[in-house]
Amino acid sequence: MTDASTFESSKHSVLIIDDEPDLCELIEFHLQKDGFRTATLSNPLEAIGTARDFCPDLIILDVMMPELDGLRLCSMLKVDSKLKDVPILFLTAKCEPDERVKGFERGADDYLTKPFDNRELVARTKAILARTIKRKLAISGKLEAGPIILDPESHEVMVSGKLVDLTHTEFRLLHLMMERIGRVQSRENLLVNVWNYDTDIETRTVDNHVGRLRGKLGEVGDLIKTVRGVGYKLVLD
Amino acid sequence: MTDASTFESSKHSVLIIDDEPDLCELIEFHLQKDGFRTATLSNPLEAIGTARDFCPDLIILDVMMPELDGLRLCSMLKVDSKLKDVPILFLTAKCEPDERVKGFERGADDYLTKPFDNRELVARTKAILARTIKRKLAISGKLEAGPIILDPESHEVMVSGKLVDLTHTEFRLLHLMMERIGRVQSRENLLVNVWNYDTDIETRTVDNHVGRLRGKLGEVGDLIKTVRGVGYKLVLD
DNA sequence: GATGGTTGGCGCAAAGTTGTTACAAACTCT
DNA sequence: AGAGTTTGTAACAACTTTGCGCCAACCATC
Repeated sequence: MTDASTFESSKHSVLIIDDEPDLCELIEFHLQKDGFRTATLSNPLEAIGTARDFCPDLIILDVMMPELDGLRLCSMLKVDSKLKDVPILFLTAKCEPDERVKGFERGADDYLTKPFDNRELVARTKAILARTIKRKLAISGKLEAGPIILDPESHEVMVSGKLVDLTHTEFRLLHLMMERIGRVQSRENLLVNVWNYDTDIETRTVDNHVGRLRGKLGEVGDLIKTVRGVGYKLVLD
Repeated sequence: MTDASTFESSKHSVLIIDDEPDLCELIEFHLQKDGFRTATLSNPLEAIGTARDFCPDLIILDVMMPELDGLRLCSMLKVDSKLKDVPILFLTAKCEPDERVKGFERGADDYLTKPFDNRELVARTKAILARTIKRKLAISGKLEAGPIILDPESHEVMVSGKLVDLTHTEFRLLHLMMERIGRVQSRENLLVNVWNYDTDIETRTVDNHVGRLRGKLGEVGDLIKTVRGVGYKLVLD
């Protein structure tokens, strides 16, 4: 269990396109070690087809390739209806400033200069994915709190990529705490907002539901902290 | 799994154009084994005419042919009013980089490098067809949700390729859920949108219709999930 | 106005959820 | 350390929600 909460569970997929199979394998090795699902491709001409079939979350693309260079391929990817939103990480040979600028202009998300450090490769991969995931979440109205993702529309909660089955009350409780993340919520407050204003319910009932919620969230349940004498709060990490 | 469903039912037809009859037959054999309808053609000069008569869902085209090369033929197909939307899968001899790029530029949908693996041939054929079918569905206003295809115009619903007979209310119910796929719909919401705003109908009636709809959809009915205390939603998988 | 399919409502059984209680454990303060 | 308070949790009974079969009303078609 590393740092980036969002990645732990749901394996993200990366497509690596480089005309040198050896380099592909090397990159693949390091990404797989970090839990990514990968596919490699040494023939850039098959890129569009393979990418559409594999549906990657990220494409790592070598700029310098025979037959079809990375820039051109990038342009092709960016006009493909299914692939245009897939972020692209460019690999550029040494210092080719022009190439990089062109890459950004054509919609690349980041670049890495060969030869590169493996740690940096993984770090950048994660960074790009974190950005795009956050953007996607924000757009779709989902709420995120560390490894917890809550979707009000589909009424689903994912914890570390796994679907967790919550009852309506538990869902609303978590929803409220995620909206007010980090801030303590008194039992009365929770009763008013999660249950409806007609609060003739025992305040101890809240404890019970918090307990059940913690149970269903498993390890992650520890993110719901008890503030003795006051109430509960959801915290990150 | 996912894409396969689209194929089960109606047999798709493939036209194979290669100047070598042996290769034609080989390809034909493998595609037929997988349930495709096929036709072969060794004389590229007859291509347009044959293609118009056969009305294939896909054309497999050899790039290198005497008399009339594949690229030129591709261009001719792409300007033919009846054939311009038929996807094309190119067969290229090993190292012919330029040819392939030109092929993409002229509207080819994918490539396969000779010699190729039979499994890959079939896989790509299916992938291309899945793509074009989805595109066609989108254009024609049909809705798709996993194995369910709903056509608002003809008022028909296909499940895994089989026609399912739904009543008007059931149809509208499914229609709405497919439009709002993945999102929970409350009973009230359903009543307002499926029935007309005159909501003096018991909300329990919704349950009844959902039940009947589930029944008629058979196994696929499980895609309609109950979100206890909230409503119903249609999910994929 | 008969007919056959469709629709909305009712009622019951099954399944799932919830509030309460009771008691143990943890914490606070003297 | 011990009394007093607060919290965690298991158990359970009451309650709510849902699935399903049934029936009467409806409606278009013949």
